[in-house]
Amino acid sequence: MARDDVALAAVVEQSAAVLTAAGFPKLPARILMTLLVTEGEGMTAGELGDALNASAAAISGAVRYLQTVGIVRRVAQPGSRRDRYELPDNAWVKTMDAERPIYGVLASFAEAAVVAIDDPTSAGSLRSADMAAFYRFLAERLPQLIEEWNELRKGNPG
Amino acid sequence: MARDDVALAAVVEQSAAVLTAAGFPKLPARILMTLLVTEGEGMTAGELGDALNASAAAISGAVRYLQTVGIVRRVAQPGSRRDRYELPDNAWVKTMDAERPIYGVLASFAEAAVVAIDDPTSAGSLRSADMAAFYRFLAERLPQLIEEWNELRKGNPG
DNA sequence: TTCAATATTCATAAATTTGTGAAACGGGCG
DNA sequence: CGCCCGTTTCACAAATTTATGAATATTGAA
Repeated sequence: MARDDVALAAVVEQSAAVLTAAGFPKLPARILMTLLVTEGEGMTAGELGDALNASAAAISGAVRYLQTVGIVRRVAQPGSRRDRYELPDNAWVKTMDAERPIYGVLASFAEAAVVAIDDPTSAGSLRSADMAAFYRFLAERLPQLIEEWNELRKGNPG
Repeated sequence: MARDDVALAAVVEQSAAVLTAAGFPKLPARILMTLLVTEGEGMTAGELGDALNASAAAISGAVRYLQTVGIVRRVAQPGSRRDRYELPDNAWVKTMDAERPIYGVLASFAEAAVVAIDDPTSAGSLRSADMAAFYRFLAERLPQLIEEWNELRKGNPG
């Protein structure tokens, strides 16, 4: 019951720092974590600005980014234009590279390198083929892993 | 036999761009791809600088980074100071987040949030618990996936 | 329709990241 | 022992990213 807001602020900022180090933009990461630990279902842009000491413009840009990658959902509030931003159930899955086509793209580039080298026995060709195989493996397996997670969640709902 | 250097240069730059978009530093990504497609076993710092039009200083910093994350290996050349940089067999595995403790760290932060909220039925606590569960899942399963890949390689070497 | 409140856009400022050149360093060879 | 080549370090410059403030647009209510 004793909601420890100091500890929560630390979790928000430290987790956001980790996500940022992993290539995630900073303010979006902080928003993501803030929406995670909030009491209610979601927060308005103004509330996010207050909580994070960020300008309305910065919040606007960051939530636009989060929406395009599917990490937040904008929910209209009946009879008000203060829309609320909420995390969908699968927000964390969306933060994963697995959701993006990048592994397949890299595999294709590596295959293009094999073709360009045109000497299957050369060291460069062998390395490229190895890269292609690895990313093909990931492009196939990671979606399976996510599917496995979704099945698990279905079994143990929230 | 007709090694198509123009096509290879395109593969190098485009793949590096994809890696960069995924949060990988730019020059290290270009070096990684250049070492991938080179004819021989590796390249010297000078050769990399020529190939990529980068200063010796930039190459020095980038290979230092790549070495610390285990993506390149420095091989001394007997009787010369021109060390050679080579990709180890598992270079691609090393580029993966799975190699880093970040998922476990994020899971721990999420668990800290659950404790700080101290009300297991609240929306914030439930969301935090869900985040924790997801990252715990990844922290366990991704290393298994990498292990699976290593086994596959052992079966189909080269 | 007009007012009040909120959200978005755009140009710009601040901060961070990335790469350069010059100088210092260090190992190999005469 | 001392010179030479290549590498690394350091301070600085360029480029990119990120956030701001002011102006503009949009919506709900009177």
